[in-house]
Amino acid sequence: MKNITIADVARHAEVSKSTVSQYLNKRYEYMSETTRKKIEKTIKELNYRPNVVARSLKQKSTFTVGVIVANILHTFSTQIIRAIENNFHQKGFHIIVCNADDEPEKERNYIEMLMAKQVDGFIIFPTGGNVDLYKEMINQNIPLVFMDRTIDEMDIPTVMLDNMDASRLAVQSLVDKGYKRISIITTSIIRNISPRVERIQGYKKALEDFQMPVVPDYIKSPDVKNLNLAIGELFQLNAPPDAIIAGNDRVLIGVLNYIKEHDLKIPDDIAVIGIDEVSFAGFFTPTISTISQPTVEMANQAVKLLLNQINQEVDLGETGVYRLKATLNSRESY
Amino acid sequence: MKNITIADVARHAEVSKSTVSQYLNKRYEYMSETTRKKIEKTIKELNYRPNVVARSLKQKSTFTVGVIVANILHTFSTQIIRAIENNFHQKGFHIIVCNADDEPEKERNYIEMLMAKQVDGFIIFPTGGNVDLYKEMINQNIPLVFMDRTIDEMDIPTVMLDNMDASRLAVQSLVDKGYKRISIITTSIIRNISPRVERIQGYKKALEDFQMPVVPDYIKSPDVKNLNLAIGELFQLNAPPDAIIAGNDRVLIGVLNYIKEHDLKIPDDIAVIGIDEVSFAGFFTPTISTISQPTVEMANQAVKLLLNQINQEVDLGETGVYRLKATLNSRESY
DNA sequence: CTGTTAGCGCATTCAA
DNA sequence: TTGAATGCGCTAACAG
Repeated sequence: MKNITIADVARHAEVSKSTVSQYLNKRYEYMSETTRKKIEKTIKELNYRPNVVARSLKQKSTFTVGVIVANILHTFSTQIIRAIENNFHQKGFHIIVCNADDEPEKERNYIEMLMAKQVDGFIIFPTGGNVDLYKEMINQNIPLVFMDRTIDEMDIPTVMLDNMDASRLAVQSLVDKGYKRISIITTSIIRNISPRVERIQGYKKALEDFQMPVVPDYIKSPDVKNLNLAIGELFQLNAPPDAIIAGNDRVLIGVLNYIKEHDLKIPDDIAVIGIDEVSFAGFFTPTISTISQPTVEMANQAVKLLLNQINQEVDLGETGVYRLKATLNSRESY
Repeated sequence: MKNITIADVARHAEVSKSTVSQYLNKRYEYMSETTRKKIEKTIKELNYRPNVVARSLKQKSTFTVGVIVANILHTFSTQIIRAIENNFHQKGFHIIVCNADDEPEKERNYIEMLMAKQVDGFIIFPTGGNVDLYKEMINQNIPLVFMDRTIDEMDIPTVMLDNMDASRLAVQSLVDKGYKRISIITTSIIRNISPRVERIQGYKKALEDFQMPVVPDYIKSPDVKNLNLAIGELFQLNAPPDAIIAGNDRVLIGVLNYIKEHDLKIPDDIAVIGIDEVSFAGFFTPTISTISQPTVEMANQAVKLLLNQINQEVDLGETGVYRLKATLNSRESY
């Protein structure tokens, strides 16, 4: 059960290996019509498939890119992955998806393994815990694009949401409806995860712009496992919030769970808006207002930026941070 | 900016390439303590990383497997992918995930590209449209495991849900509560997608076992885009159903959407149960009963079966169909 | 214990 | 137009 190689094809077609190679690379001008047909025929007969690994070794290009997400449990991650895969497929690339699970160790491990596998580039949702490695990648000229999160002092093209604006949208729509005590909940910010920090910043900024007080007690960033506890604290305040902004889909689910458990009414007891679109938003009772990220556009942009680097079209200015705008899906939950 | 190779390490450490190679493969018994240290040191100094592509070419093993899902839009797919990735990561394998989008053409394209990339094996959610290719893969001894769906006349190890039993669970719980006119909706079965067909079979069988009539009008398998229409037809029957079994998560979402639009009450106007767990089941009003698939166990099983093949431990009997049991999550929607 | 050698399958000069 | 030769980076006999 031996693998058939270019040599077998050459022998059967009675030409040389290099001619077959030319054929495979569609350089038909280097051969006669007849030999072309002959090669075509024997390839079919032998059911020959070129060995991409061998080609990659020679050409130093694997047509594979690594995608490392910080945490695949967010629908945002899976949506982006889907869109990225779709994009790359059209360009003839494959992606290897890895889930760092919010652990810098795991992220490092993945990056190193994929570098050893000679992937042509990376799209990373950085955990933020491996700045030295990121720098080393840049030094080695490895194409790299960040997604969703910025890392301070790194000059790497980054595609992310305009988080400040997303928060502003949420606050504004709540204020417009007359809510006065607006709370925001994100998951943990211990490692300075930029979207979370920025969403809180944007929230504060928006409140200030509306001349409303920023109440520290209304800002919660618990660990996922303490989410329920944190929400409980909110409702035990003397002046509990009348509206909650859920910083992402997992928080939103936690909030809705709490609300169900405690038999609260949306929006009378508490108004709710979530950042990130969720499957049930449109048929929940009441329907849930959300702020959605333009995942497809973000993926497109990231893929474009990475391909530019891979193809050495690294124009100047290609290292900026691209912040795309979120959109408000106004429904009944406030 | 030249890549450093094993030769560079050898030169700097003043040993031969093969000794370095031995070191890399942890065959320390073939060298002295001092040379080992020396190699270790220079590898660190040079920041050397072995080129996996070159190794793969030689060893005919890429430590990469292809995972091709029929349609990534099902939560089931993403859950399985997550679990598979996690499993393989522990074994030192990477996975390349591809989305066939229910198109056999795309599936074929992916399989061929990944074969060319010399992946060590495949886990496929088969579209069913490429039986010849599947056979060819077997002929070429390419490790292969099917997931979620069986393909007739193929002797390939397959991991899937016990769909008959899943339907029976749904019907039984509905019957127990006194529902008489039970409907089932799946997405299209034009290409004989086995889980859908089996879920309908199981539904019929269960009804018969309970001595209840099987009403053809209560069985719908529309295209996703005609889902709403099909649900509408159900309610326009003279004797509309009093309960709906949603064949998967997308159908469930469609059903709940319809129910919301038409302001129906669950379970008074219509009882609902879905196959596949959904994020909102526990805090929807009412909470939604579901039948969930043991995704982690299924993934484990599939990975195990594939690794057995890859490691040539293909015992007899390893070609069967493994059907895992679903579990009922009994909540308030019936 | 260590070094030499010969490929893995393909692409690419450079001659013919 | 075609073919022979060389090397990509690594592994694996086989000698020494």
